[in-house]
Amino acid sequence: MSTLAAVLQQIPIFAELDERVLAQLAARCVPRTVGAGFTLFRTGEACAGLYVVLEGRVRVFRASPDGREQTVAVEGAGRPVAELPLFDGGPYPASAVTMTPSRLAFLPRAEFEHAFRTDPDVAAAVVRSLGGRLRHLVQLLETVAFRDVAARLAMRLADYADQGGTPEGDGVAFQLERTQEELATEIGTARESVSRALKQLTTRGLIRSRAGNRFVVAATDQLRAWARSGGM
Amino acid sequence: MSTLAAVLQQIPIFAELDERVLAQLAARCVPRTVGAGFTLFRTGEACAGLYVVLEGRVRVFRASPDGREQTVAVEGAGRPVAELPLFDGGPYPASAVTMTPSRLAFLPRAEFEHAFRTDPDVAAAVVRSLGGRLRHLVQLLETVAFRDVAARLAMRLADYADQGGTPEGDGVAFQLERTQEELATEIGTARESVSRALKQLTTRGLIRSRAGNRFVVAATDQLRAWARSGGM
DNA sequence: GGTCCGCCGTGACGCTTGTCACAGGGGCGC
DNA sequence: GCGCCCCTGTGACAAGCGTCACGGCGGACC
Repeated sequence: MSTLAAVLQQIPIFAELDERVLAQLAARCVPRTVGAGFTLFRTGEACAGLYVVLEGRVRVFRASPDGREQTVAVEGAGRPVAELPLFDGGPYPASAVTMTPSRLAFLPRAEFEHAFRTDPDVAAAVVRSLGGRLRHLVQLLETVAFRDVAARLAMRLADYADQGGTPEGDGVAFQLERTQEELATEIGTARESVSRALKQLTTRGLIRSRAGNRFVVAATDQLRAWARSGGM
Repeated sequence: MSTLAAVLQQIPIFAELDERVLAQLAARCVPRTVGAGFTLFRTGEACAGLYVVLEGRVRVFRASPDGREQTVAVEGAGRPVAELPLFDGGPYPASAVTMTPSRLAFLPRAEFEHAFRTDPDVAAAVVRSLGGRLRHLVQLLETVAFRDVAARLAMRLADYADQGGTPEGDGVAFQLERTQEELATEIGTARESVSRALKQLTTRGLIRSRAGNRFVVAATDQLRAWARSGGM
């Protein structure tokens, strides 16, 4: 399991741990390989432990009774999922399903808690991670609360471009590995509205080209500026 | 300043500290007394330290360029404000102003950080506090994303009733110390919509009576059930 | 190659809600 | 008591967006 320990060390939360503790953690991890659409946990369930994504993508979301969904986060390789409820012992505040076939490491709660209590660096890293989520949520809340669909979409595209994009001309190119349906849940709207908003952004020149999954968009600060100013 | 130390000890984050450390912290605190409408900090400013509310109420919010506001939290006596940016060193993610004349304690960042690093109980308490905020935000996000105004209002009233209410008949009575304008920013809508939603809830019997600031509402689980089910 | 199914585009429609405009009313100071 | 200001209620209107419905397209699988 030395591979697993090495992988865990890549993860910010565990980066500072010394090898011995890391190996111990890795030994307690339960590796899981699951297909797409597998439910890790649901809103309200008691929290059993921490998942770490080794490979694939996991979507964390809230569902409304009438079937609509609001995605809270999408976590990829190296990211922890649902570290929050580990601390206060409360239930999961959201549900999580895999979007693609994925490999996950599951760390039982007791193990994680022990690491958190003994190592102040872990504690600091956890707080930083939570802080990042909080920031992100405040941001998301703002956009959902007062931007229209096109603006929210522009911001989202800017995020993708920053994360996984490569410069192309004065813009950025990237692969959007999502259906419009999934995109819609991320920005809190309906599939059809995403389709229309994409068209709108294209005619405004903020999306330069679109071929299948491959997008070329304007510079990300330009996208964000447009979104922030409420569409000129 | 022994009083201040005693007050600090009431606050969950500092509850576990021993007296010596507490006294030291208290000595570094800068007490401030300000009127209503005083701006503590604005979105994007660098974080100087931690505020603790001793008396009064502080509203934390995001503002959009066109003047609308979304309240993220309202903090009362004993609650810390903006503990988030202290850790990652980032800017404030939101703005904060006093809603009423208030007394505050300001704790410079270095002091707080020291307490956090030396005492694992403080770290745990901070994580719990952040966790609570995260939960709250996820909840808020959900309601803003898919409930209509009346449902959001019902949930909000249920919260108030749970916090500051006294049973009355099969319902709960409480004082709502807010204008409709303020209420509107908390649930992400406009003042007029709040007014109409209040009327709607009244005709549906979920608000039993309303005289000035005094509200009598139905049982809180009833309010929440109605809100969750999308208004029958 | 044909069929089926999931994804995408688009039109029509109606509801919610933000906005503007205005009127009533209560508290407070003078 | 008078005037002023802030808060509240309400009507009218338009825009945004969710929903329904349908058609096209492409890939997968037989």
